Amino acid sequence: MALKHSKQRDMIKAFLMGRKDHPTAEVIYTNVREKNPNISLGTVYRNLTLLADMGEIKRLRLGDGVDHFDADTSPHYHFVCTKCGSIIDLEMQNIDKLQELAGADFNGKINGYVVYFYGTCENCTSDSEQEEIPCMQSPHKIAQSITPLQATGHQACNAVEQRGI
Amino acid sequence: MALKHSKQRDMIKAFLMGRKDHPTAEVIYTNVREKNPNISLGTVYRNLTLLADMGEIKRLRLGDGVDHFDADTSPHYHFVCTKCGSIIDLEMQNIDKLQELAGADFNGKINGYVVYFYGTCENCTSDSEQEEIPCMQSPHKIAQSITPLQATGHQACNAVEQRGI
DNA sequence: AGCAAATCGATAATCATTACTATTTTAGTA
DNA sequence: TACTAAAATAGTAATGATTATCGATTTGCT
Repeated sequence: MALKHSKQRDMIKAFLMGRKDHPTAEVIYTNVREKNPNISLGTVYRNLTLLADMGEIKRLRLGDGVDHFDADTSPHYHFVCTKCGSIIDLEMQNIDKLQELAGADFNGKINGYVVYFYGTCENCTSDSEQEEIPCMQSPHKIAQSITPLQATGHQACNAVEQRGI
Repeated sequence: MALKHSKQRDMIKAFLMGRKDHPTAEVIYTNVREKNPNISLGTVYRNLTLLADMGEIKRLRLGDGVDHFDADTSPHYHFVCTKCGSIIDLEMQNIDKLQELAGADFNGKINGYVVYFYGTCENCTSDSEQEEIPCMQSPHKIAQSITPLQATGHQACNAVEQRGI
């Protein structure tokens, strides 16, 4: 009786599945808009939250003040370039044992964890001329103003990317 | 010629050093205000950013939409209770080798990483009556509305907590 | 087709954080 | 000790991502 189909939700999911970068709500909005000019930004936010809550996508909260989304829900880790702001999937082994380490001396119950790596991507590392974006001068100094893709977006609530459950 | 002394900054730093929890700007504001009723919220934000940029404190961006601050700049890890929202220091060994793992198959340069653990703290684990806060139902679903201490605060830019540099 | 629930589009409201500006402090220096 | 330029402050307005609201549509059933 709950959750009916929605063409808008399908379009959002489809768009996200076609991308390997990790677009923001705003970017998703401007792109989906090209196929459906009537779609509302609020609809994009609502459905992204819905999809994240259902576990169909992941919400990435990298600390740049804008939520990013990932249709790849398989276990993997993310790297954020502090120069160009791009978010890249890392090819690395699973590190879920972190959770055991953390729980060893802890009296509560640890259900999961979040990890992000920061640095300079291949392009920005080789290109010495590339200036560091002011608000990113030290890793994780990711500015709100950064627009890795095309536009900007911002922040929500649920189902943030989270490993090890 | 830059950076002059400021009584306000001293008070903020002093307050933060006296706390083991990880207060938000708003909480710091309301507390420091008791000793200096004239201090401005903007001053608190400005100085927190200054202190973080100087490396005297750490900014914690846990994904709850509000920045938290920590006067303990020594390497350590954090746990977030998804029921009560409290942030607790974890007693666990250093895991900086994560960075090597992540960098092994990566062509850029990794300078640091961020890790947070989620779950239920000792109190909330034993207290089965305790209901999950709606927006925290899955780990890292930390709501903006949560006020671990007294008041609320929000978000900034630089010198976020970041390990492994 | 007919109806109730779910969703939408449009827009207003939130709210943490930042920006702006006139005034006050700070820290040298004469 | 007074003088001054730079830095910091208080107060307040602006920003911007996200959420809430609400009348109009769409969806899924019968």
